[in-house]
Amino acid sequence: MLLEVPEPIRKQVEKKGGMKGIILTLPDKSSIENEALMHKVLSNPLRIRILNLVSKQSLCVCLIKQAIDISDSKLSYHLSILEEAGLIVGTKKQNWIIYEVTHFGKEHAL
Amino acid sequence: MLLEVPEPIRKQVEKKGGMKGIILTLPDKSSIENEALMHKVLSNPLRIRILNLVSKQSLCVCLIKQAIDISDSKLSYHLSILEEAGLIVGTKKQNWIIYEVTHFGKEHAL
DNA sequence: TTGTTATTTCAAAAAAAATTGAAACAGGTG
DNA sequence: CACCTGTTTCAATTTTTTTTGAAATAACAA
Repeated sequence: MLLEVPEPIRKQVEKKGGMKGIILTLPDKSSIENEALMHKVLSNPLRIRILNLVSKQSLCVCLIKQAIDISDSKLSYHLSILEEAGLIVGTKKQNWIIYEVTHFGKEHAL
Repeated sequence: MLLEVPEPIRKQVEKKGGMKGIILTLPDKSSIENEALMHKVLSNPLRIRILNLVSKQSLCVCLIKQAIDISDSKLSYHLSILEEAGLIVGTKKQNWIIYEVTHFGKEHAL
């Protein structure tokens, strides 16, 4: 039996070109995957906090650590995820690495 | 020794009221957690696809399933996460449950 | 050289999220 | 009643993410 569906829905769907027509209007796989990826990066409270902090003020890891109060390796892990996503970037200055928000990151912070 | 930091950073931080001053301007814990939670919900491609689909057209589970092509229980699992987040809502009509996007969900879809 | 600071990397363990398949349930129909 | 259909729930498993602590690295200072 060919998939029964509620009548009003059937009609609405028909008007939009059937399920195929509707499906055609959806974003394609890779743009959905990119969107999901960005949400994944921002799905952790620590990372949001770090991104917010760094977008208020570029900081060395040691000052970020002081503000966020987590272990070095944990901080480094989250910084690397933010950096890989292109939201922040770290550059070596003398003894320190200064992380700052990128243009792209600014759109997402706050 | 009291935490050495790069001199230019130290000065910029000083101008903003020190680390304490900067930290005070950050969103509070619970609003950050809420934000993270919403990103977590949208961090899965299947869920984004379902949300997009349902916001084009309210649909019964059986038609969503046809469009997305995953198992019943998997679909149900993701629907429940979207619903719990307030992005979609399912209401029983006769034999079927019709899911539709909420006002809140519309802001996030696409 | 030895030591020290700032930061990352790595492997192991722990925690969280997603998938699976079977079972349950509710509302109809024969 | 026995049987579908549409959908959810549950427990077990798998996969992914996060946390931990130790070790590595790089640069510089004694």
